[in-house]
Amino acid sequence: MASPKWLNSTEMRLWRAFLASASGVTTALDAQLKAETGISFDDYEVLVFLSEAPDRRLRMSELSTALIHSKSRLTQRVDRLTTRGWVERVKCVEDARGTWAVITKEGMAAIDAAAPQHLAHVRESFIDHFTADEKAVVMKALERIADCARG
Amino acid sequence: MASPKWLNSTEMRLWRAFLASASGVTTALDAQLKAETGISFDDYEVLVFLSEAPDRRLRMSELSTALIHSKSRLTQRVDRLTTRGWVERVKCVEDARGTWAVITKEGMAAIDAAAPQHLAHVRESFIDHFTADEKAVVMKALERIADCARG
DNA sequence: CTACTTTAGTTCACAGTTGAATTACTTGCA
DNA sequence: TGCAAGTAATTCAACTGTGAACTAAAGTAG
Repeated sequence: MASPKWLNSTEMRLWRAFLASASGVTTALDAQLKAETGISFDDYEVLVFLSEAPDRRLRMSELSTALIHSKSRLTQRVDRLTTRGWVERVKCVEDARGTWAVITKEGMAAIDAAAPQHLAHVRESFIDHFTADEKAVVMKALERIADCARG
Repeated sequence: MASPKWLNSTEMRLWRAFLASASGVTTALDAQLKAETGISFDDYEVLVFLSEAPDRRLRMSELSTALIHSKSRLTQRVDRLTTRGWVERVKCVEDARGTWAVITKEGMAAIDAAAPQHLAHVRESFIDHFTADEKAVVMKALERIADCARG
């Protein structure tokens, strides 16, 4: 499977477009989310993962893996979400080393309120630029890459 | 052009895969680049843009726009690259407010040395996961998105 | 049971980012 | 010419992220 050493023109444009689109879209969405709802994009992602988890809770380590954040970064982010009353820490009974991060009612209310505006911006800056065919193709390719980056 | 308010299943998977792949790939590449060459991914990107620019120089504001970095972030990043001897600041003659960031010989040598290993990892974690057809499709779609995020 | 190794999570010092305020120069317009 | 408005870049304080060291609890093996 010896690939050539350098990238050809299409490959280079693909790589650059990936970096530029990721950086541009997340920067824009973070600014919009902060301006309209006071929630940062990183906070929003934590709340989304917790809100969709069974029992609305995840272990700190599961959450840091899911978000691709370092452990200390997650500790501090959950600290901040806790002081805002959106997340609670609950000691883990099965494993006394562990901690559950649990989203509160207030946290659920915060993402429920933010979601419509946020998703509209996700459409506008990302989803609506794809044709139907492209959506399926790009989804499959990027899922392959994301899976590989984890596993 | 009224798009539906919520994302359907494909759209949600597309969006999540985009975020996860971007985060996973850049985190992995940053770690590899630091470990093997001592250059951070952000520094690498600055050097690449400068090395490809006419006369190996860009105005600070051009560079911050290209990298989608805030002005103050770029000021400080160029400070650090200057103390390492990889970039120089040159006063702009045409516009006395302006400053050129110029990559030095040592800076060119640093990216030339880092590029082969880095590009091998870009292949491994990103490029090699696409079929030839997918490369073209994904490139076009992401370029559209990146262009729109800028313009 | 005891000692060794691994895992979960936090802490802390240092490095990097943000965004508003600031300085200095240019542009446009009367 | 002269002055208001705009632009280029930096500065600074507050905030956030990094990674190594640390605490505490499980697992594992003799």
